[in-house]
Parts: sequence; structure tokens; C-alpha cells
Amino acid sequence: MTTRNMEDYLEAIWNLQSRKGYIKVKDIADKLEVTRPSVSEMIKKLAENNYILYEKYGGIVFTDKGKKLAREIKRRHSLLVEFLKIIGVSEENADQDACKLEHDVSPETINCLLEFIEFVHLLPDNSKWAENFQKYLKKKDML
Amino acid sequence: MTTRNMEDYLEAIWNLQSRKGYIKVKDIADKLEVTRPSVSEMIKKLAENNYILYEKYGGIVFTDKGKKLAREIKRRHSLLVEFLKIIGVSEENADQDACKLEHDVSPETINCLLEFIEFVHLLPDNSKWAENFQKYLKKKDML
DNA sequence: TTGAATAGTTAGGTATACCTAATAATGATA
DNA sequence: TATCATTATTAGGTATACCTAACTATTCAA
Repeated sequence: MTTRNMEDYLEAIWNLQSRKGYIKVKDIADKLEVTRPSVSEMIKKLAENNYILYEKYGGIVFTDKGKKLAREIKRRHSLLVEFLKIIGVSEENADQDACKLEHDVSPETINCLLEFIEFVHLLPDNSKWAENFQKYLKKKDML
Repeated sequence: MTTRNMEDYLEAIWNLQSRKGYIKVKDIADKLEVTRPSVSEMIKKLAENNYILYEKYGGIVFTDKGKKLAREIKRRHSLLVEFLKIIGVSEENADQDACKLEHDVSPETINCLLEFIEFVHLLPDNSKWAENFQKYLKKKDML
């Protein structure tokens, strides 16, 4: 089984990989705000579960299984961020919330969120849904 | 600090309390699908943290602190369920997802969800947002 | 009212995920 | 290339939350 924590580490590693091109235990530790021994341990676990290939003091390489899961998590994350921003959550909070929520949303909910986002984006300009929603939010602010 | 698990137990106890009027360790165990010893332990912990009053083999009584937290969790839960149903998640899944998500949504997101729900409910009949969204979903189903 | 069934607790053990302190490997530079 | 700073790992310990097995308390029915 894959735990919430394994997903968090995998996602962090994936993001560092794409940003920096390489991965250091230290960077993962900094990102997740844990100690390096904690990272070492989890890397071992991820390797045991065939999400990554790892050799001591060496580099991390994703397996196909690992890539698949990492992409899936990233997809859930992005979807949640996009949705949260639509309903008015601040960028920073949207990202933080998405980090936690991404582990728990069911496939059905992911699907519904996707359709909601698509629907909002595909609205014709004259429907003014987003505009009305913004106006509504502003009105509330002024109360 | 209050953990995710403490929240889950508190919520289950709260719900059983309101439904049945009394609380049995067995009922909590059945509801959360854990063993009775696990429940015993957590009850002790909740009592230590002043969310409930408890005496061995006796009844559970919520403290003000406990009531406040339980109501807050329930509020988050209901809000999430209502929202999920609006975007088309099935009743059953909405409830299950809400159980997990309720621990992680930030106050800002809760607020935004609340406003989204209010907005949707307050739409004038001629705006037909919900109707159009439903049509959109049905159209997708037929593809 | 007593004893069997049910309910609840305690004791002891597992797994996850974290930590600090100590040790080992790597890499940069003098 | 030897040394020292940095980085990574190992060893050992904590807390949470779960479990089974054994024990104790309560409840209900004969």
C-alpha cells in the first residue's frame, strides 16, 4: 500500500527533479521540513516499493510505476489548485490546501471537479458566471 | 494538539450521541471499524485533552471545548457534502470524501466554499446556472 | 440472585513516521 | 592528494494509532 506520506515524498522528489534536474536528500528534507534521516528512510521505502531506483549516496531514478503515480498526484494537485482559485482561494492557500487534499479526493470527485472547471472555462462570454460570482464576493466584502 | 484521528472519533461520538442519545464503546468501534481497545484508548486521550468527560464503564459527556470542536467539524463536513453534491458527486461518495477532506481544508477554503454554495443557491431562476451545468454533464455522459 | 453473554479495559506488541547523535562517504580546495 | 566541510546513512529512541489476548465489569434472563 501507498501511504499519504509516500505520496508526499514522491511528489516533492518529482517536483525537484523537474525543477533542478537532479535530486539531493538535503533538498527534499528542506522542502518537506523534515530531517535528512527521515528522507533517507523514506527513499529506502519508496525504492522497496519500486517507485524509484536508488543506490546509497547516489541518484534517484523514477521507475515507470513511480512516474505514473507521481504524474497522477501532480494532476490531482493542479486540478485542486485550479478549482480552489476559481472559488476565490488565494494562490498560496490554494497550493497548501491542495497538498493535503490531493491524498483524499476520490476519483469520482476528481472527475466532477474536472468537469466543473471545464464547464466554467467553456462558458460563453455572455453568461458572465465568473463575473457575477466575483461581484457577489465583492459585495459580501463590503458588508 | 488535536490529531486527525481525534477529530474522527469526536465526530463519530457526536453523531452517535445525537442519533441514539447515548454512546457505547462498541458503537463507536463499529462505526469507525476499529476494535474496542482502540476506542478505549482514544476516549482516554480525548478526556485527557478535555474534549469529553469520561469515567470507566460509564457515559461520555462533551465539555464546552468538545462541543465547540465537534460542531465545527460537523459544519465543515456538511459544507463539503453540500458542495460535492452540487458539482455532481454521488451522495455516498460525497459523504465519504467529506470525512477525509474535512480535516484538511483551511478556514479560507471553507469560507470560499460557503460563498460558492450561497452564490449558487441565490442565483435567480432565470440564470439557470445549475440547469446548464446539469445539461453539460449529461451531454458529456452521452459522448 | 446468580451465572452466562456482552461490553469494556489492560497489557503487550506491530507499523509508520518522526527525531537526535554518531558515523561514513563525497567533494571542493589548499 | 590530504583535509575539511558538507551531505548522507545508521543506530537507537519517541509518539500515534492500530491490533490480539487476557482479564474485569455490567447486564439480562432463568
